[in-house]
Amino acid sequence: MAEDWDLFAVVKGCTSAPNIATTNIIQNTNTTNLEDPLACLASLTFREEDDPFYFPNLAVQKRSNNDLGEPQDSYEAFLLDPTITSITTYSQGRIPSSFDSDFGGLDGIQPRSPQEQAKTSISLPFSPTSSNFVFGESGIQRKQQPQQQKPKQAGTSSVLPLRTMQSQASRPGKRKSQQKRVVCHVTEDNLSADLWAWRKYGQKPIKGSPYPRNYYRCSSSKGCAARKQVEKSNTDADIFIVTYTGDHTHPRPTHRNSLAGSTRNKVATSKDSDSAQPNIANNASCSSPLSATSLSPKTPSPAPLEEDSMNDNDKNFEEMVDEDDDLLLPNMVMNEDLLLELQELGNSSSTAGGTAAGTSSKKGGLRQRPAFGDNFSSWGPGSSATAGATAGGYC
DNA sequence: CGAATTTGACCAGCGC
DNA sequence: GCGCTGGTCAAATTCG
Repeated sequence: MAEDWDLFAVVKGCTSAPNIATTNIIQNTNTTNLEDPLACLASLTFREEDDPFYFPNLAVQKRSNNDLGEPQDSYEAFLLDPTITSITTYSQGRIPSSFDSDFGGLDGIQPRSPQEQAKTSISLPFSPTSSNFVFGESGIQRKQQPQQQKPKQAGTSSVLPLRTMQSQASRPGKRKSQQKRVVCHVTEDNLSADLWAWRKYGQKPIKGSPYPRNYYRCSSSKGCAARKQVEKSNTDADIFIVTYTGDHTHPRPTHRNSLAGSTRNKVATSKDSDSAQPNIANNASCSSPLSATSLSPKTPSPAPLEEDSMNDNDKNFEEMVDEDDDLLLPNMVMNEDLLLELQELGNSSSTAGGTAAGTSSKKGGLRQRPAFGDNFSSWGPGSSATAGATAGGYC
């Protein structure tokens, strides 16, 4: 069951520095290995807004009309993380549902259909902690699988209309298949590398996967339609499948915890202490390859730092995934050196640092982000979500 | 008391 | 058209 999975498992990854091992980004159609990271960078050209070293804002958010834009914001933080080893995009059409839970392993993703063959794949061939990103438009097509147990029958039965149609009608994204989705396979380390504030609104067992899927919506802004789904890969315990849908309707928080709440972050104080020990707070100390600071376990990661790194990374990634679903990847190799270079460059160049204190600040204290902590904990052995921790810190 | 999480229920989409 | 499944809602519960 999904019970053998607890917050600890999620957080622990953050406590250890991600391997800044060689990361290669290989465009499937054109693989180029550059020896010199700087040369690599030099060879890149960016539009102003895509320039990894350009920080327009920190206050501005909408970069384009690209629907993927926002989701990108959400997941881009994952990018360039050394632990992320694979990026896959689906230019159009559907993301094989196999992604959802039974894709046979990250590294084991194999084209099974024409759709998949259409994808652009960026393999980052290293990886104990591989991750996979899938950008796609349209919904995840449900894959027919042999019937198994049925968690619970829904809907079909005619029950009292407790639910008004309006509520359903107001659902964002009518057709799932038309929604843009960004699927990221990330490691534990990267799970919390997300600046947005997410609030969990549901959890469902997914057929074919021993792990439930958790549903989050952006809590930064009330009307924000951004959604996020997180589930654990059933083939690789270290991988989490994060799917972003919808667009944010507000500026991206520049501070990781700007929106974070203080709530359920019950840290290691509760009964879960055993599994919560490395509570989310540790995330804060998670060392991102680009931002290694000594943070108090309970201190949300400092924005400036993350910004330095985040922006560089983000922008880089943006470069990669811009152009709608088409991957725009610079032919480059991200290796340790490069990452370090980026880090340095970022640190020195971006003062753009922290601005925007996020969009909303909930009541008095900042709540710890609900983002992942709970969902993981909830998947864990009887753990109450409270463990909460949520991905407060930025890894 | 307010906000987040949990959880059962409802509904739409999709495949057969 | 039917049934299954995923996605979302919202009341109840939990927590700071």
